[in-house]
Amino acid sequence: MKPNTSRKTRPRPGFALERFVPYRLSVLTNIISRTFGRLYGERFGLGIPEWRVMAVLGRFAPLAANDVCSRTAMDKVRVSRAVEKLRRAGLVEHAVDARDRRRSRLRLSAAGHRMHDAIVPMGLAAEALLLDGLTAAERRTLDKLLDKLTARAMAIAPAALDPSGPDPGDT
Amino acid sequence: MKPNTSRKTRPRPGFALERFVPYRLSVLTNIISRTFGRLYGERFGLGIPEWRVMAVLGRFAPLAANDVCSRTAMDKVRVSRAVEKLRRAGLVEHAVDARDRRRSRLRLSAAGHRMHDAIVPMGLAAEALLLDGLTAAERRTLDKLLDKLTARAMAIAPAALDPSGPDPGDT
DNA sequence: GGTATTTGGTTTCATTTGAAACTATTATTC
DNA sequence: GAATAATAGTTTCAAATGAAACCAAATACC
Repeated sequence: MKPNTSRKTRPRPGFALERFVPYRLSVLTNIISRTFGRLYGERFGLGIPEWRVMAVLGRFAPLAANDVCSRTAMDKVRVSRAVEKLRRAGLVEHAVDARDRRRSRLRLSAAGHRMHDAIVPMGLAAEALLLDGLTAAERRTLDKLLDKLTARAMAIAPAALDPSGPDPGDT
Repeated sequence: MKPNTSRKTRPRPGFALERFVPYRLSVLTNIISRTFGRLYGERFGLGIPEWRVMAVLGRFAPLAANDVCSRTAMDKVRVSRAVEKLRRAGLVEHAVDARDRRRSRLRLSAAGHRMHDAIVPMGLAAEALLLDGLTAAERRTLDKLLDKLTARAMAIAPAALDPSGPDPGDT
């Protein structure tokens, strides 16, 4: 089965990582995440988790941390830490829900709103730049593909992976 | 449980994170990475970095760590650590290039080849499952989109982010 | 009422990660 | 042919991450 043990780097017929969709998605996403993360980080001192929290609070407020979790697709630990950072930076205000004192009521502060409104156009511009070379049809397909693939991936995932899952570790 | 968009939570016109392409890509990729990572991890005790190294070594061998970096789009630290794990597991053999004694010559061991050949069909099956609901046209567009967007993202990235960059820290 | 269970959120701990520093070898320059 | 720069790869250190433990408040159950 191996008559040709050559000295040089022989490309074997087998498996082509560079065509493997999960790999390619990962590479693409990592490049984008680093680029955008640096964008937010350099000019605003925010990481991606913080930016996501600000994004949803800028649109829906007030929210409980829990709602932020579902809307940002981040787990509660990340949300908790991001909120804490934003609070210390004076960008987010935290209050306790009067009806259910476990729940928090999070909203952007005035400074938070100003920063939010400054970041959003930047993000949208960067997104536009990214999508620049795509035809209108390709954009539509991209949109559809993202929805389809995400739904599909969530269906495939062994359910324990679902971040909105029932906190299986908690006693 | 009804979605808590009742009284106070007013959706404002502003920015819709849930439509933002970088965000959606990140969510999709995270789900897939965790699913695949768990797949490899549970049955073979490998993480994604290790699996990637095995994948390229299964196809091109021998490679220097450097070549693995470029082919897997991982930085040298990750590659170094993944190779070390694989060596300890007896899946990868490490030799020194005679012509340039800094360079390594990495290849799969016999056991590594067996594991590689066992994993590949599993990965391909999972990929097929993921792409299951897509039409042939959508698949073609996906393929094109991944290439286009990756090229675009690399072009946009401030160059310092390029993982194949000139090791700016190393003085 | 009182106890058990669930839920919202934080903290702890071990692992992963990457930037920068470091070692060893080769290439360059004078 | 030293001195210097560049390259391959490893190690160190600090930050990010997530699973599980944890605390506090609210519900369910009796």
